[in-house]
Amino acid sequence: MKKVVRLLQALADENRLRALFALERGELCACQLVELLRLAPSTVSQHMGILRRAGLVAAEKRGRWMYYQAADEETSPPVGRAKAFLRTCLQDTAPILRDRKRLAAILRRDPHELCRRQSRRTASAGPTAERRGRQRRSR
Amino acid sequence: MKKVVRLLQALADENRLRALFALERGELCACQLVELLRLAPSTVSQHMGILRRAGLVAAEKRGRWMYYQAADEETSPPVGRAKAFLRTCLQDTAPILRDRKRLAAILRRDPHELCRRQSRRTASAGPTAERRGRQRRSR
DNA sequence: ATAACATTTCGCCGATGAGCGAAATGTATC
DNA sequence: GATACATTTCGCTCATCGGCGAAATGTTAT
Repeated sequence: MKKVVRLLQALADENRLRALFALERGELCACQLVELLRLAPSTVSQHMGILRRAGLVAAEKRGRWMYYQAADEETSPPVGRAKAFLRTCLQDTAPILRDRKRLAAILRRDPHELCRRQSRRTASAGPTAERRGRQRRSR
Repeated sequence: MKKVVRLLQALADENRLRALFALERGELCACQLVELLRLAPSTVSQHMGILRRAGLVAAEKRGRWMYYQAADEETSPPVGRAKAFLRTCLQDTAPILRDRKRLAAILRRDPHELCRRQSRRTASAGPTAERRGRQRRSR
């Protein structure tokens, strides 16, 4: 019961659903997910931790890159069924299709370049430059 | 997408899942759900509103009693699939079985008596009697 | 009309969630 | 070993959630 509730809680967030669908196509490294979701690296890390603890995603560290992949659906029936549910409900909906296109473009880029841009994002921003407002949730 | 997220959010709460399973057996009035979940009437009303807005539950007012019933699963594929998912995952797990037993006992009682006890619960409690702590979430 | 009654709405509180930046961690590379 | 680098952990803020009691709503009974 607790486990299923945790699973449902993990799924009850749009950004996490987008991440899950992105991983359907194959494994992705953290910086690629950051680029896709347009969230801070720390935020993406949190989300992936939640998905991992729910058993929806597996992670593997290779060198200093962290690779995430969709969890094996055979090992946990609830996870498999949940994924099937999501596929039938969200496959080919607007936000997912949009992400799929953007992801294709991201995969064509060099991961190193992505990471560099992501660290610049906070480092610079100019001394006197005003911070652009934090991203707010929509719900 | 938004709709599916709202559906998943509605399902991501243990008390709401228990209410859904209770309704699998047939319609229930508000006071019976209050008795089953052991929550304040206002709280149960909130939960049922969330389930209703997610399309999981239908409500019908007859006289001054409000009857809740499981939504028709044919009308909304996502709802039907979600319910199927829940059944395969939670059917015959400990908390659901426990509720089923308790529900049988509740159904044997007079609804009027349930309502009376529920209003007493706040009305009395004694002038000098110390309030027993509010119910805390477990998560 | 009034009273009794079942339920919902409102206003509040403490806990949790999502977001960020800064600091910490771990891993190549020099 | 020191440095650069990718990611995670920590600490914070604001928004949302789950819980309650009190007041409001709508309905039958007197």
